[in-house]
Amino acid sequence: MEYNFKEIERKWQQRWKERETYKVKVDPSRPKYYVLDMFPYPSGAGLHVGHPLGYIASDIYSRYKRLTGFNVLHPMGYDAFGLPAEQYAIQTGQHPAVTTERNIARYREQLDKIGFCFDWDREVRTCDPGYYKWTQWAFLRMFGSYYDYDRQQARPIEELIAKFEKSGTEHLNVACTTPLDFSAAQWKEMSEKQKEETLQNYRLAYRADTMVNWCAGLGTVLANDEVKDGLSVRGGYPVEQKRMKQWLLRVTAYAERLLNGLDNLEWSESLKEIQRNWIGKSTGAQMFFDIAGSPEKLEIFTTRPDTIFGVTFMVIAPEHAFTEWLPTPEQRPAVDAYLAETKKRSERERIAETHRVSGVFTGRYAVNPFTGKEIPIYISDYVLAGYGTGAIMAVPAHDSRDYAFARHFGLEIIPVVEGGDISKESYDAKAGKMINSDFITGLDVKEAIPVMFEEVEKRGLGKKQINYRLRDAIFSRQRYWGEPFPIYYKDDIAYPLPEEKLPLELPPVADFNPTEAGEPPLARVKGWATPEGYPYETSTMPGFAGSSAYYLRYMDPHNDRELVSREADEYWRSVDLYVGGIEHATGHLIYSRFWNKFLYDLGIVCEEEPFRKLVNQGMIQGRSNFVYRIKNSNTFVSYGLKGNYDTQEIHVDVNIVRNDILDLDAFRRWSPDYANAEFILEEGKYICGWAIEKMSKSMYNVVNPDYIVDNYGADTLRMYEMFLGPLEQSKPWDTNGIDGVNKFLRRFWRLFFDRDGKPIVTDEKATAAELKTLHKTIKKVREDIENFSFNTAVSAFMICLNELGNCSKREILSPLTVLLAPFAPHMAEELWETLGNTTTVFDSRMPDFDPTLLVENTFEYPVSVNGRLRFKKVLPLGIDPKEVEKAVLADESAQKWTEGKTPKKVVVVPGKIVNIVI
RNA sequence: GCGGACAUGGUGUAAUGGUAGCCACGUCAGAUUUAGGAUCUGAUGCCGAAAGGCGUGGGGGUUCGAGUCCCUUUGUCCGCACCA
Repeated sequence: MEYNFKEIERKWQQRWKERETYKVKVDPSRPKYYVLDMFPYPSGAGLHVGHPLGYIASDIYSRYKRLTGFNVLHPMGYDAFGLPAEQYAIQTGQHPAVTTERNIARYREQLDKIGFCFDWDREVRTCDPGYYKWTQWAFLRMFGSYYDYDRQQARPIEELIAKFEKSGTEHLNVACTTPLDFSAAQWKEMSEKQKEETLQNYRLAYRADTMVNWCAGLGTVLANDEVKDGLSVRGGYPVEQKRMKQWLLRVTAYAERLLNGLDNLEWSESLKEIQRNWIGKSTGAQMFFDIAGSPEKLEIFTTRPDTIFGVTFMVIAPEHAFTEWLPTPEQRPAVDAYLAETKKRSERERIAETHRVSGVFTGRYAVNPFTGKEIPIYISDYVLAGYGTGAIMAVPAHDSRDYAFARHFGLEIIPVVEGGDISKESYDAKAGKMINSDFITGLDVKEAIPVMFEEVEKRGLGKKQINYRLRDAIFSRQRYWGEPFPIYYKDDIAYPLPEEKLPLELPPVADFNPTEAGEPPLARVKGWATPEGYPYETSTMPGFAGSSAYYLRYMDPHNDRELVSREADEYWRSVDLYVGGIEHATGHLIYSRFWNKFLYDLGIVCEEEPFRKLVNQGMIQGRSNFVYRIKNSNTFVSYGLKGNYDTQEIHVDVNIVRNDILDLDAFRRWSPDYANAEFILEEGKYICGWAIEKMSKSMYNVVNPDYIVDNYGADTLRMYEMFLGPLEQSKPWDTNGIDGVNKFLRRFWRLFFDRDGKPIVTDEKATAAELKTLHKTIKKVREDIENFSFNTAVSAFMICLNELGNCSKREILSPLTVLLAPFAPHMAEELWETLGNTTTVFDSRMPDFDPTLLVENTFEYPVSVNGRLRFKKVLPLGIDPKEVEKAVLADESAQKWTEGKTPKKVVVVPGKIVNIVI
């Protein structure tokens, strides 16, 4: 009987369900292991073969860990709030809850076919009120907290209020939007509204009037990680900067901890580097420059205080507060014209015209505190309002942007670091000897910087300062399909809903359309207010809200009193292995770490970092096929002959192409346009061209996992996805190679059964060679799984089978079945049962290898002469290198290759090689 | 511009500094079969009839020995980007 995967897979998926094989409980008697996949957003398109790649890898690892004695938590759920469902609702009028439910059902069906060991009893959905209750709850806790830099943790806002009452802002060292200065008496005199506005300056979740990324196309604001090149990541609509009142999370308070925490994580260096860049820490100096004829001082931030003697002008951002009063009356009209012009330019234009130099002179001068020289102050949009103080000291000799500006406006350029030629371009060096720099002349840049830090502080010009590129996360979206804020307003003061009122459920609406003005759908809901009639916040939370702490909820998903119980949290602690795409590097993976650190500060969770080890699976790309139509005809010419004609390249569905050979009849059926297509063949075949592209419907290169499961089985799909290449690497899907792993599984099956389906496993004793093959494979496969090198593990199985021939001995096949179980669980279960076992294969243990079986007695030394391999010499292992040398030189092959000369040198690497130099 | 990763047959890839190309796909040949998108066997980096030579993007270095380490250069991909 042939391997009937359909029947076997159905049977075992059914049994696993009935027996609750994958149900996990807290079990202090066993070590735990938590394997997590980034949960999917259930889109309407369903899964393609790329989506399960990471799930398969984590499933193999989970099963492996279970087989080595761990109590493995491996849950799955859905990130179900979000824009696509809402966009779909706008187009079709179907409620997002309905389409989401339908998409989830489809996802589940597809996932189930692949045979994952998820504990579905722990499923979470971010759009479920029982789930988002805890998202809202965490938000309330952030609203009720501030960040104390001295204690390096979040604290209840009540402590801050008590402090204000006692001593105002004296000696305050806390995270805030803008530094404030008031006394206890002043605090007490404030109205309730003023007090609340003041507190918003400190809360970890706060409302502020800030510049935000406004996307009119989506009718909502977006976080920085949701915008790329001035366009929304979703949909690609233009994004502009707009001042709006928004909710934000004070992620910046945790910048230093988010940065330092990376050091102890087992994440790829590249991912850590992305996060480090995103946080963007830079150490520099804050400095105050006097302004000629004014008591005001201009505050700037610089990382290069050593170049102070090269400062020849100052630049402030167009949004800088000084633009209101600084310009002289003569310059006022020019300044106003410039400010109006920059305001008109969209963010996209600014990005596109990065190197266009523009600016205007204010007519005023600052004083270089070290030289006493007066230097002009300019306004230019190359200085960003949002970074540092929105003002810079310009050193044209050593900064390319300052250089371009100086050249454009004919400003002085003074070199202060030796080595560059500043006649054509700036010399942006971070090393070299200082020149033209008074008391630091002659020092190296690296020595000069700390000297200047000290000097700046000594002279009272400013102090050392650390800046981050990271911004607070904009937390409101003017959309419907998200978590409502548990906030209501009274006299425009925001009040938190009491925790016992949670969840605040999303009300039904009929019209999902956003408005260009930014009026959210909830604003049109009658009665969207507390029972007393106070209106609720009408925006909703962004996509990352629900995904920020979902890994905690899996630990204790049915608990309606706590986010996670202490018992569950202390047992499962944090995610040991997290598998997912790198695209979340600056979004979810930052927010989650922030969220978790906040909960850690509050004592809700016991681990500060949520994801100990993280593996980024690569993207599966599509492999597109092309046909070549002769222009203005319905004749298609084969790939090799297309050069002879004027052709047009057309994507063709990869599912009607095999090994790049087109199925002509299927092609004629594919589209009515091609029903009468004619072909010019080569060697009787139509060969298609191909290219690697993104897997997408429009390229006709989407391969559905259902199709693979139906035709080859889930076990083949699982093994083939792993066999494609290293997990972390992006690679194209090519169904052509799948026969290799399918053949392997069928051959393995035939070791257990004859043609008639009769079991043929014997109790005959295994030979030494068979045992050696078995143990070599066990060693290799186990090491490969530990190293996430699943592709080479699959190869190891194939090599094993090639070496075993047709060995049907229980002594060999029984451990091999267990070893194979993580990869091909359905087949392994069936064969395990065939071997007479009554329990599931996953209740047994991974076989250990016997190192004594792998010891070699002899070694075939490769012998090279002058670095070139010439012959081999078999010698006993472990003999003295001198003996090896003697034996090799005595060999007649050595005589031949050395032509009888006495070697200058003989290098013997025991167990490796012998090299003779003549 | 800054930062990171990568470069090996027709294809996917494999190689603790030690016989480059394991394992597969594809291709070719053979066996078996009414038939094959089945099964089995063999060949398959390039040049060469062979002996042999040449081969891991290019150039250089360290080493008895380099795909692997170092320098340099080219190309591809990714991240950030007027961040002072």
